Amino acid sequence: MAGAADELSLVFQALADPTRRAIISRLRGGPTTVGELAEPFAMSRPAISQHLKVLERAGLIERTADAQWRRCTLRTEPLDEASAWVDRHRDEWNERFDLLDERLRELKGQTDA
Amino acid sequence: MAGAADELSLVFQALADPTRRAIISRLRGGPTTVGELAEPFAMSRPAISQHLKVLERAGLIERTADAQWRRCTLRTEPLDEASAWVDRHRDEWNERFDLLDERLRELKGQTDA
DNA sequence: TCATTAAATAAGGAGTCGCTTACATGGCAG
DNA sequence: CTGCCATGTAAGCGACTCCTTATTTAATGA
Repeated sequence: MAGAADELSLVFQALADPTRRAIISRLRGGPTTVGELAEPFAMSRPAISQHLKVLERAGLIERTADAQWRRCTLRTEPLDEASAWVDRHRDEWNERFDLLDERLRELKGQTDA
Repeated sequence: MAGAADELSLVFQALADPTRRAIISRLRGGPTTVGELAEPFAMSRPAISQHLKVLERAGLIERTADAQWRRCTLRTEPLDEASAWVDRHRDEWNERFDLLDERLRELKGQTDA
């Protein structure tokens, strides 16, 4: 995936990993430190840090400093966008009308040549 | 991500690319051949073929042979699963209640469950 | 039969992903 | 200050992604 990916791609990419989805599930219970977050996983702390970076890049979490701890908080706005996209395309009945609009919107984020 | 990724990861991964999302949008208008699909994109046919393979692996399209053409059809079931996951996690009401619960637990100095 | 067309596959290259271990940063308690 | 603690960053490795061009497969129709 190219470096300058659009926002929606970043969100879907962030969701495309079971560890990151588990982190999101966990964060629904409230803000959590990185250590607490890493505890249930059979993987090193740096690996979790890197997953958090992906989630942060997608706007799905916020990290705030609290002494030597980082408190991770879930942000749901990107999930709203993802949900909107999926729901729009899973609806079979309003197909033709927004199809053109849809395509134009999608193609705008693309490399053209 | 190892080769044996779970189904949901495959779907999100397939959606994490603007070209593939545009293909899905296009297929909402009805079954389409690979050539028609490739036409609006500034990229080679094999590249489109490979994108279609990713979509097929995620269960998002079906390809049926029709003479020397392949007719691609959208399947929405995987989108249902993706939508279900996202909606479950973006539900703000649940999140708020869980958050309140979490706060109370913290105030009591209770350590986990 | 043979050339044409539609599409898939092969091979390869630049870049990214997900993990590791090792080291750096920065708050804190003695 | 000094040594812990929670975390982030660096470097490196193997696998994967996304694209390319070249080749292959398969159906068509003269």
